Amino acid sequence: MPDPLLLPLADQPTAERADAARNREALLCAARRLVEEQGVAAVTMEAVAAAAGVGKGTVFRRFDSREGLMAAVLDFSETAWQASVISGPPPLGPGADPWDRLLAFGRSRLESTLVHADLIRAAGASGSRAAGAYSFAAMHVRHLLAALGVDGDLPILATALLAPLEIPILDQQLHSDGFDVERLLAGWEDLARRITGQVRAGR
Amino acid sequence: MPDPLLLPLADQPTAERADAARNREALLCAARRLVEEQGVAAVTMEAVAAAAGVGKGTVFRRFDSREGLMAAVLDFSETAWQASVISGPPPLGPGADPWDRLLAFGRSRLESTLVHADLIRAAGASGSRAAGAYSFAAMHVRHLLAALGVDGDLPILATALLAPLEIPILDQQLHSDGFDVERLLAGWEDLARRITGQVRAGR
DNA sequence: GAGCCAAACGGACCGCGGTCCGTTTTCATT
DNA sequence: AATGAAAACGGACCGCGGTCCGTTTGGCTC
Repeated sequence: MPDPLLLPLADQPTAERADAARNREALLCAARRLVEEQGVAAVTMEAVAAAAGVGKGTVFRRFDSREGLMAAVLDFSETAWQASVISGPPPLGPGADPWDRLLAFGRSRLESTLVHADLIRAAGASGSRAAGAYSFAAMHVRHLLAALGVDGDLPILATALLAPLEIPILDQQLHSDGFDVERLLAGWEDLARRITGQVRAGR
Repeated sequence: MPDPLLLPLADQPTAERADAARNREALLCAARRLVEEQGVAAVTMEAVAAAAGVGKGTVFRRFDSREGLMAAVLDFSETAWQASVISGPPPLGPGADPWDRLLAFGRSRLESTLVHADLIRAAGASGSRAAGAYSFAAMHVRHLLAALGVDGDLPILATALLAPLEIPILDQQLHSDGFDVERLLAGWEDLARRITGQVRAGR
């Protein structure tokens, strides 16, 4: 028996072998470096493998696909953002009233999405709605809607608020329609107002 | 001079050469056949070229990319749908009151999107928001909103209604969240009601 | 009809994502 | 320390999207 004291602790079905964990770290690290030094386009599976000093097959074993790797890189930045929603300063974090938190959420999410735009695009289907990222946002919005006393199908209404903040829609509006970020934001707040039934705030 | 009588007619800057037009037709036709006989995945640029009896380069010359080709194939079906919105029978077509037309639009658009789901995915960025498809839908919704007397930033509100009907969002909701189509539809109608300020209809 | 040029053609070629399989490493057991 | 099997590794290999460039063709002019 390896370590009786650790057995009862939740180490899940099967832990990761030492070399595997080491390589995962090295790869993730190499990928992040490549992204920030040469841009997403330069992040080739072979390049990452080489930079991490492992074989190409290993990259795929660890991350399944290029999209998977990108999602993993993205997840890194995403986690920090989630933390600021959960426990950062108000109005984004807890403390402010739900309506203000909702507005702050919209603005923050829009900005964050735009900052990581090409990473999200490269992460494809795993980009937004990856288990982590999307469902966290959906849950948060659902909670805020509940706190605002909104009634209806909250998961669906949450989606209605999140959908216009997704990359494909933003790309369309910013690049084809020629709307600017300010306008999108104002539009989103109006949408939030209509969905929540919030009366137009002061002034 | 080729044909003085035709000259004044708008033949645009430069017309397409005869062989080019012939090949475009053959390619589009071959692509459509491949799609319906073997599914989108089997539609390889080389396969299409071979099926149409032309070289691979020609496919790219005509459609730029695989996504472009897919968008062209999609456009074919899409046009029929647009026609039924413009001049089909009510409530989707003209004749019904705007609110009923909006509801019919939502349902119809959702169905149509799901039917062509994998084609749309394969068409990538050109899938939905291709010049034709997306902006037509946006325009139509804008008109209906205007007819309903909705005030606000109509182009933005129209997007808010269309975004939840886009493939990435639908995929998420249907496949990850496990919502069914009925629920999505009901949710969309509720959203439309909130956005337009429509009071809950009869009964 | 002959001649000319822009446009179109075709297929060899390239790079990258993804797979496969023979070899190496880890680690629990004794 | 020795052992054995599961897991991980690595890189040759494959298929497809996309490009390039030498060749062919269409259609206008004279």
